Amino acid sequence: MSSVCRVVADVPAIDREFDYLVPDELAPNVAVGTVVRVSLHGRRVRAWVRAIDVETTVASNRLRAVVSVSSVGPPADVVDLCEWTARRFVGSPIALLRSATPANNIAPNSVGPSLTMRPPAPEHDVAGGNAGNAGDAVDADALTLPVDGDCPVIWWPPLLDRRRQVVSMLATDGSSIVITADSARADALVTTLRRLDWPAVAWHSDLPAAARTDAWRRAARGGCVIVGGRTAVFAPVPDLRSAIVVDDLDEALQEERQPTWQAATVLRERARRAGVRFAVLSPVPSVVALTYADRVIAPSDDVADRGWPRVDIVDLGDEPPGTGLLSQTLTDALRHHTARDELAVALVNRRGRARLLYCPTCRELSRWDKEGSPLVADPDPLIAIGVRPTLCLHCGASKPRLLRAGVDRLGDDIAALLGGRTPVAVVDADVDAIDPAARVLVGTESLLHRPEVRRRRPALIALLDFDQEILAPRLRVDEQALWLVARCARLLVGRPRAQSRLIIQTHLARHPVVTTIAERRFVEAQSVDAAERAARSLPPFVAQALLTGDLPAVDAACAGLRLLLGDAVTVKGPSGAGTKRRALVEHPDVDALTGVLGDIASGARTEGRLRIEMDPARV
DNA sequence: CGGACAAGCTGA
DNA sequence: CAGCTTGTCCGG
Repeated sequence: MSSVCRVVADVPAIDREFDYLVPDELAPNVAVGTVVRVSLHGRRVRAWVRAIDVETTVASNRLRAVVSVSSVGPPADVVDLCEWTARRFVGSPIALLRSATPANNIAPNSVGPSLTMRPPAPEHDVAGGNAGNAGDAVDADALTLPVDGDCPVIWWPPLLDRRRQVVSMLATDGSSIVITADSARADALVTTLRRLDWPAVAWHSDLPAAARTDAWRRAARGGCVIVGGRTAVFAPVPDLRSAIVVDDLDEALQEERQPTWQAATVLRERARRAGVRFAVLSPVPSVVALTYADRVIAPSDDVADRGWPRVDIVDLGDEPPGTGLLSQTLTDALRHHTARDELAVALVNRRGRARLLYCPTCRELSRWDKEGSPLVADPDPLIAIGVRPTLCLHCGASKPRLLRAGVDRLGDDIAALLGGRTPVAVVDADVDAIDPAARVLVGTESLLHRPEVRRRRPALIALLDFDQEILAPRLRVDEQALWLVARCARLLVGRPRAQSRLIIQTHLARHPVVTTIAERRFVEAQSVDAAERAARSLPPFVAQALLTGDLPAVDAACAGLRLLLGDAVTVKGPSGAGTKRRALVEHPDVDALTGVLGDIASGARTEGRLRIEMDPARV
């Protein structure tokens, strides 16, 4: 008498579960999460066991048997977490189950015995490597904050070594999961931990399949520290005791494909289910983290000061007319550092649709009113900030122009400024290898991700048009601008603090984001931002979903939401040209919103494509 | 997704 | 009406 199991087929278009008989000879190897082969509608497909010993309602003459067991798979709690993630971010669980499954099949009973954590002796210390900035020795005790609480947020300045901070949060009686989007830093952390005798396991998707499978097998035995990117949240550790997110503002922690799940949100849920600590470590505490944190842990002002490079705020409004983006401070700094043969990086931002306007006559940014938001040329239709002005409020001149120096032009100007002998390289996505002779690199913030830039340790980083960062019509501009500054600052690690410099150029020197950076009041500023968002019922105090796709599908979804959720749902839009549409929907209760969106996504069989992005990062 | 089957089109 | 294409349905 064989039992019946319920499976999820590895076919994204099929969002149903099916029941299969489990032959007695396979039964010992079939558990929740096991990868099996089944025949479905005349073909063999891979599937995950979702439940065992189920009471089926399928007639016995239609019931087929599991063909074979392919591999061990994610433990039951991780399968449940995948299902939760699929519901929370409105999508299929299949992509998530794939992430949770070993890359190559692992035969049942070949994982090996479970292991218990053997934490290293306490005398081991992180010392070695660059534990901070050379010449800025900080007392080791001051570099390790006592961490307590179930859900702490740790604000940690970018120049100070934070590896010991991570180490102090690792569990000594079971496994830990540490996620960070930056794979180079994850690798460095793995190296450090191994040197300290922690059983660290690197977990990221660009490793070869065999290495990923080995990591999976090791994780499944427990007693280890998983360090990796997004998918590490689904590591099969059976004994999770500690969960840590490093740099939760990094956009790479959110999947771009549907479901667009956020690793920090999922790891927090996993930690909650396991009843273990969930900690966030970042140079900019995110508003989201601050809203659920039970405490905020920050170093003393003295230690924090050592953790930031020299920051110069340049008010472009004080510069003589005609200066453009090449202020005197920037010019002097470029000359100073390139004369010493040091690397300088000049960043301009071309991302985002917003284009600031300025008046060519009086050189003022065009404003909606004397206090208010500057105008953008083509605002996002969902958040219409204004229309294109025809007159400058300052001098009455007409024809405002786009404030937008091209990167190529800027490169030429900087080269000319430096007398033509200093090599200047303009770097964009098309440049495969950065000229090693270049002393000044000009490009967008994608430069920050270049390994060559990190390796060459720039001495100067300049954000030439910071206005772009703080005025973009996006909900999370403030914290994204702070996060950009922190990422720039971190690139200056590893050289004497007195010899490294961050220059921020803006027309808006009194903008709150700029003063926050100048005064390093990140925690306070983010708390204020959180309070404002709460008062104005903005995310994360309201759940948001961005619906995009074909016109009928988006319109039908909006109509369905209004019908099922009534007045509690707000729909901004739909907008869009031609056959494409987009709409932003909000509801105070995330479960209600995801529930209805899930029904709409699975129910609507017709009328074109609909993409649902929960908690959209850029709106 | 992809196999099954039904309904529609074509040419002799 | 065989032989082919196109569309819709549904899977245990």
